[in-house]
Amino acid sequence: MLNITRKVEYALIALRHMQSKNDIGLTSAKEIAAQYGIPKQLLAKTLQQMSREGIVKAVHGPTGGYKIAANLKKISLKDFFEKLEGPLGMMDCYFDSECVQISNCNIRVPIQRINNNMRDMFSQMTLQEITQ
Amino acid sequence: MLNITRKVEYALIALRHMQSKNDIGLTSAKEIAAQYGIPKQLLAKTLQQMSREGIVKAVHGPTGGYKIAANLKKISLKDFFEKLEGPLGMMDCYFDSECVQISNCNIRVPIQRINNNMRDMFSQMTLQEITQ
DNA sequence: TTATATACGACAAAAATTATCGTATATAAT
DNA sequence: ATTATATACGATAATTTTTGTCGTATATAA
Repeated sequence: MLNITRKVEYALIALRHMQSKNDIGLTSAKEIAAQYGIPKQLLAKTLQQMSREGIVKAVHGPTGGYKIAANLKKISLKDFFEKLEGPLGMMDCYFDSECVQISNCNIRVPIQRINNNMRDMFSQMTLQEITQ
Repeated sequence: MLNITRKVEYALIALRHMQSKNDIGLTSAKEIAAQYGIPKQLLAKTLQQMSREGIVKAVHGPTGGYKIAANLKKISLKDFFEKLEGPLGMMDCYFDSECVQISNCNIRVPIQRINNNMRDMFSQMTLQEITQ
């Protein structure tokens, strides 16, 4: 319960790996997959997604790869999680509001409160703190 | 990502429902299931688990049911979650230490830090705050 | 004795997650 | 030009987790 996904885990590993190179040069999905024993294709897709989100920059062709493109100090963990996995909450009703039970749900308000706490917490942590 | 389970959700609903009765009388799984549109058997199992954990007390037989047995002010949300769902962390490696990759995992330390933050947060909230 | 409630292991269904496949495109090197 | 290697990405498959059900046993009020 309350786990992050492999996708996010792989993304963090990749970012940290790239950052350890001091933003110099490119890193291929292959290199990271091999070093950390991660499925290459899945990692590649995750890097592609981060590329679309502007977190990394992709370079095609042989000798190509990825490099960090954003200022990780300016991306909160909350934003990062939501870029990769969508809305961040303990229960979907926080966003959906489509719950059939909503009329007699008796824990909606307290759940919202916890959600806000959690979102606050992850808003106050930056990607940089994880990958530095 | 970072969702709680239905089991925990149902447990919270049940506790809040029972508490709204001011700890007077018993409440059957059937009653709660009907009122909130919850699968009865699953709810029953959850109540049974809470009974084993001493959170509620069960009474057999017709006119039987459950009532709150513990002081909810003294049970943190972290303890509650862990009673129902086991160790609370964003990644299993926080507890397992059985991860094959552990030797070259580069995000273990920062992940532990986030985990600790999360556990602290839920340690500071009580069940009472949710169900009152 | 009957009806109704809890107790619980085993099993089944459904959903979400994780991983792979196939194909297309870009580009450096030969 | 051709080749080799990298990213791009939709579709699909495999796996795992979550969610729900079944069957049977036990307790107890009426």
